[in-house]
Amino acid sequence: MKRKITLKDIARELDVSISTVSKALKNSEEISRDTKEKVQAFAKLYNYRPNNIAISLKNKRTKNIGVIIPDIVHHFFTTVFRGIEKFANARGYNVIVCISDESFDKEVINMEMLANGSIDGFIMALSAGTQLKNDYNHLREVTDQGIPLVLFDRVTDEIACDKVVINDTEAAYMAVEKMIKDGRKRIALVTTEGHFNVSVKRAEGYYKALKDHKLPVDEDLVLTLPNTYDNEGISKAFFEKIDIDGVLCVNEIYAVRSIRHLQDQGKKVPEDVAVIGFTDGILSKLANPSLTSVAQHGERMGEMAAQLLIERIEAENPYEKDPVYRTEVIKASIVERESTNN
Amino acid sequence: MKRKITLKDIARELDVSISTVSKALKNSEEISRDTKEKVQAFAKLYNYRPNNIAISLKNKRTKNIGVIIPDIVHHFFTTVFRGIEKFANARGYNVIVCISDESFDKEVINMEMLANGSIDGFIMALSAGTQLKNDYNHLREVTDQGIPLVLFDRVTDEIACDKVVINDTEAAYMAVEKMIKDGRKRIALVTTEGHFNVSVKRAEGYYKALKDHKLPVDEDLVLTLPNTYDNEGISKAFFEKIDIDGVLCVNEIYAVRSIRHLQDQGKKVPEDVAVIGFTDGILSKLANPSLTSVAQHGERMGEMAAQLLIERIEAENPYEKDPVYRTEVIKASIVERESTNN
DNA sequence: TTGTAGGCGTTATCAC
DNA sequence: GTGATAACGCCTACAA
Repeated sequence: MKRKITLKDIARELDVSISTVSKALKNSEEISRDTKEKVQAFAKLYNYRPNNIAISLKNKRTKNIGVIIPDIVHHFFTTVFRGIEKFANARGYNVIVCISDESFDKEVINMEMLANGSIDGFIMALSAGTQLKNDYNHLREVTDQGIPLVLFDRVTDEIACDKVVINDTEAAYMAVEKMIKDGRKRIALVTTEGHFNVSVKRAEGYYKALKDHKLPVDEDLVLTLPNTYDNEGISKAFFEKIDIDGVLCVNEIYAVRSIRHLQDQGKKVPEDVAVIGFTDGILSKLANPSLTSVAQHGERMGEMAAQLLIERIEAENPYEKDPVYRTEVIKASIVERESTNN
Repeated sequence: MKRKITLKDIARELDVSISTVSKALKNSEEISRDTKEKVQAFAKLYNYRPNNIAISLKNKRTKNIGVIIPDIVHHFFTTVFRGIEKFANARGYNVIVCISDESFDKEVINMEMLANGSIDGFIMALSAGTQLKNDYNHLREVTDQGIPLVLFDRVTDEIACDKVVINDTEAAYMAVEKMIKDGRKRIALVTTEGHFNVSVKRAEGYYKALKDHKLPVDEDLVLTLPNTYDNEGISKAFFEKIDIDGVLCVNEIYAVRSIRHLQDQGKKVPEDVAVIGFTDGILSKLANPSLTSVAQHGERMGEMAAQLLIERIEAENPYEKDPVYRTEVIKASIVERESTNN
């Protein structure tokens, strides 16, 4: 087994000092041609690589980014993560991921674990538990320490930091408006319980579109699903007792399930009922009929978040008193497929 | 801004030595009650936390695990990752993820980046590029250095290390056998190009099941798709020119698309043609008809991989000459849904 | 041109 | 009981 070699090892073998080796490997002008060649050859032969940890300790820079997301099995978070990883990697950063599992406690524990030197900054989307509890002290502690933080998607006004969001309200508005322009009059909304700010914003867009187009708001057409796995019965019952010609769903899972419920009732999509979902993922593409969907451009969101974070990390003066924080808005777009008229 | 506090800071403030502080915080018997209380109170007040990096340098243990996977947007890898993260986190480890993007070069770069002290061990699935190139020197280098490595799913016999796989051949066999027992006689196979060992193994199971049940093997019924995104035209054409009553697909995307192709031709699933896919993900559940699928139990696979790795990392004697490496087989199971008779 | 010394933050050993 | 010292691996200002 070839153990990892250190500067000290090289110095001992070549009978020079550690600092000479260090300088020689950096091609310093101070060192003679001869010594440099000797050291570099030796280093190459034994495949010397500086120890990241030692460098981190010295520089107080880890080149690691901490990402805390509620869930990785959800397509949206996966794509955002992809964007983060891509951008970060290209800039020489590694990504440490923790899943909060929608739990406040796990979010706190994970943040504390990483905040003690393991990372240079955080990118995160708030867990459901945190939003419910409305407690952001763990975030504040991190920012107070001068650790850069970027929030995306599930953000809060309570914390001053860089943010990346999508124009949820507008996107929902556009989606509903599209259906209205296609002649739909009774449009339902399938959403989740309200502590997710994104759901709230999307609902806002839904209501606003109806009002702007002088359509009545009927609360019977709004289904708020609990955040559990087995809520399929609820949505099935919902669709059985309402009469609609359009649905907006806040994610693609609900949308695909809605299509199924409608088809089971003998209704045709899109002829009888149009369906639009959020999250333009694989489900949307492969559904039958394929799903018209609001693309959230998760990957771009992730890249943007990583960019904001790295800029902040590498800023000349990271500890200025009143930094100007940015909130970038990623514009959602509607991808038209078979579940609506086109 | 409250900067992070160190042992030195506490020592200076309380006018004691650094080592006294260190011991006091560890509740050492050597230190007097008084001093301990004083130090601990101060540390608590200023929210002292030891610096992870310094501890890593000292202990030569980072408590980080490196995970290198070809892709995170694929459901299977996502679930495996979930399992890894869960297990690792419970044991106090953090997970650093790199995406190789199916590229040999990225895989190599990422491994080198992490191998220089950033992690205590690797969990990985080989990229397509690596399997194609059949070059495993970067893995060998890592194991030669005594860094524990666990391969999962996409493994190779070239490297001696712990492995976690599923019984692909058997699973495919079972799936085909099920269709045969349901009276299907002309069963197609939709697979990917052969450098993925999993595809090869699944194909083996397919052929073996046909042979064991005395059904003729017809190569016209086997479609090998290139690993590109726009191979949909190819599969469409394939289904138009063959006459079948069953299909086995090596992933759920192909399976859902096959259903669609068949339906477009006016065929009914499962009445006219049965369809079984691999990867029991969200697509399988939400497809219409829902998809009978081979569940790979990715999360369990991830947990197992993490367990093997951590055991190896924490082993008494990590550098023994001839360790006995284990290969754990996760048993796949068939989840029956609407796309086959039941 | 090369080497010494100090420091990054922590811990462990040993001396006082 | 407490503190000085060395070490983990690297870097760099300064001395020789």
